[in-house]
Amino acid sequence: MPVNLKDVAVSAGVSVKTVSNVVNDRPYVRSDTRARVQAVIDAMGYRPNLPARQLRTGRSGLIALAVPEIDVPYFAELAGKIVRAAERRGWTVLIDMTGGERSRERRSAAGFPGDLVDGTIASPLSMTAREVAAVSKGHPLVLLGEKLAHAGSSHVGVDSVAAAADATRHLISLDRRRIAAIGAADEATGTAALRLRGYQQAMAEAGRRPQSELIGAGGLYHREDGFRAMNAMLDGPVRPDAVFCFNDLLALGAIRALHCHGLDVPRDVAVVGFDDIEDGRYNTPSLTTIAPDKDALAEAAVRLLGLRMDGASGAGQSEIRAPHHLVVRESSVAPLSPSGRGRLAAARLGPAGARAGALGLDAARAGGRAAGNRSPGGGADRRGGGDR
Amino acid sequence: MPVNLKDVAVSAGVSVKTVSNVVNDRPYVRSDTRARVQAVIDAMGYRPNLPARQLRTGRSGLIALAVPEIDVPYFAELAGKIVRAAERRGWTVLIDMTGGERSRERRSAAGFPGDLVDGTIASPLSMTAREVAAVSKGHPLVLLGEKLAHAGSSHVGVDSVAAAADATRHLISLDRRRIAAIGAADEATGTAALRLRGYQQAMAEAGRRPQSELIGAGGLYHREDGFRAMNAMLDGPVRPDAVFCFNDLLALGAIRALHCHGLDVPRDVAVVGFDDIEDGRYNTPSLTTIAPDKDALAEAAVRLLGLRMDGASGAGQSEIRAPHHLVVRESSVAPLSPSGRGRLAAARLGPAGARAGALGLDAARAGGRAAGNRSPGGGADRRGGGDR
DNA sequence: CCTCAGTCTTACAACGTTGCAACATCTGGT
DNA sequence: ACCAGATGTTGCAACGTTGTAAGACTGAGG
Repeated sequence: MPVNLKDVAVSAGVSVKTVSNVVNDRPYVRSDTRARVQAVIDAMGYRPNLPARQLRTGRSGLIALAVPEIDVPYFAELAGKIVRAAERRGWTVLIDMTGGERSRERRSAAGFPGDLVDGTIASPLSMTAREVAAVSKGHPLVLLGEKLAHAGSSHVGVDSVAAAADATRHLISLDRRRIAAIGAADEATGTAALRLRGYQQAMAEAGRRPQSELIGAGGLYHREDGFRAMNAMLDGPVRPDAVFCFNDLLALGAIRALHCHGLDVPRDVAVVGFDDIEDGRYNTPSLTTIAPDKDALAEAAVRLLGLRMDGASGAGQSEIRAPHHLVVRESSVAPLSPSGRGRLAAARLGPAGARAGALGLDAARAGGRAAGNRSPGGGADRRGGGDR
Repeated sequence: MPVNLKDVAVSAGVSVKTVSNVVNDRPYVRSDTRARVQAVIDAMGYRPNLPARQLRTGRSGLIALAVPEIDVPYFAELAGKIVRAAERRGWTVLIDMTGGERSRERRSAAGFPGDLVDGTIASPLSMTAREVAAVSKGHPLVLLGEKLAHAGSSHVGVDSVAAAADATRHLISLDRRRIAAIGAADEATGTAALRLRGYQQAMAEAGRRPQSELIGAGGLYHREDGFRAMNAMLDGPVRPDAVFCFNDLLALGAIRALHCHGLDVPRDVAVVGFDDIEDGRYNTPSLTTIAPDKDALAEAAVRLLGLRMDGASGAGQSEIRAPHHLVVRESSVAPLSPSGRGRLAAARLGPAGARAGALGLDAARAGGRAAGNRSPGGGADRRGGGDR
């Protein structure tokens, strides 16, 4: 059933190689021959056999994107952007869901079973630096997220420490006294550790001493974990009046828990997240968050991978820091309500989503503007596509 | 650098074919030979070359999943489940994001460039039945979502008409008088049309005449579209007291718009969605929705694809309807608040998420239970994995 | 008419794997 | 001792493609 070069060649009365040359747009094919062959190709519906081509050339035109969970919004959004960026370079992206399992991460990082892909962009959860280093010689690899110390590989991410400090400073600037953090983990390295460090730095800087009762675990960084951690904290001895959650899902879970306790966000407790996923923009209250420049992350990852694939594999260690900024919305700054009606007035204002510096002062203005043009999200990009 | 069968064979002092037999777990290899060869394989780090294997056998062990947008929660959740279901059968899933573009959908459906994948599960947006039919002979294909009339292909989905009718009946049972629908589209077929039909059927059944002012467009089915449609409707002549949105994102956008108008959900306007994405479970108010059995959908899609791949490709048209049920939460049923504090009392109850029939009556009970054990979601499954 | 360069086309051999059929070696029954 | 069958092992060819080098046409210059 499938048509191959030979079939076309016979039918067009030329050699197999000439057809191949036409398909690959090689020079030294007379234009009338080219036209004739092309006509036959179209007529017979010939399509090149990728495995055979790859066997011969060693290149597949595919790259892998390995993420722990595709159904986590942050990864889903990033994946979408990476697919689009890769497409601009003519590559097809094969998305692999590793579930954070080491063996699957290794498989992806090493280029899938048998060098199926030409390169890999991975966001490793459980791979060690040693494994990454071992695997990455011989296969182009770009790491997404936190840098693994001295893995000798390319790496793209935001400055988690600085970003976490920005988030914390924002809460400090709002005169919150008991600022909690949710998302801590046991490891001494990785996302959790870095964001915790940023939080602690900002606190120290302001002369605040973090209380251990106000540091909650992050679990798997899902909504559920934020919900649980917040509940646990509210049952504890110290009630926080602000929470910095290490990602947006945790924050959304935490907000839900606060509601269940009858607490108002942001009046009783201000909440800040991290990632700027779309859910946060439409939540009520909309979520103040650290917005990594995901477009920049995606573009950089793909570009870096391209370099790795072209140059000698020993292109050395390179690192790109994508910018981030604080987006202030309703969950941290109560809009200026001239009188009563707290929550509803806030809601009516529409989700404020201005690009404010580290200070939350612009938020009220931005809120007013949002109310005017009825934009729910604010401050962030839109995207095409559809559902079903 | 890469080790191949021949290298192993030479090193182990056997023929290439014997090594191949060991790798593929074939019988008729003496156990000591097997052990020796295996040792060499491990020592040399041999890994089979997939393209070559595929060239020879015609099978890659890969299947494609083609969805319009991976960053839409419904697809992301479904993709996760499909990946896990395929894994149980030893297949690797290549996720392709088509953006709803016809050419990319065709490419995926036809098995990617050159039969890279053994089969495809696709959720087509713009492919016509004719194209599907043309492509699907010669390549195993399972369609996800609404059935394309007479495309002669396998198909897996929920009964959209019945489900939409269930949702609408729920609103009718709550004694809502002006029930709106958001998510309509111009096409006479597809998801939008079927859900609209279900809505209309349920209305007619109850002796209600739908008003055209209460039918809103769905656009791309994103939050933004729901936000806009709801705003437009609220600016119109008839203010609805209930809205059935054709997916959850529309519903979340609509709820946000209602808040911005100072309207209370569910007191002033009850809202029902469709898809049961996780966001809806943690939203405030949590979202009443139609929950398709996504596990069943994923499992059925993979199983059906397996049949298509094994049997003759002309396995004929088969169709699987996955079950669905209504999940009643806060956005449609105000919890029994003994006195005042409407919203807050509702929030304190925790998101009710009981599996109720078509009637909303069980919801209050369920809410009480949820408050007890502090489960925010309710009624739905949990999942492993992590963020970063 | 021959040569030579330039342009176009072709045959052949690989890429790494596995199906096939042939061969080799054992075991146990006559 | 011989054979039949079961059990292991092997060489060859093929999957569809492209790089290489060699071949076959052109037309211009000798």
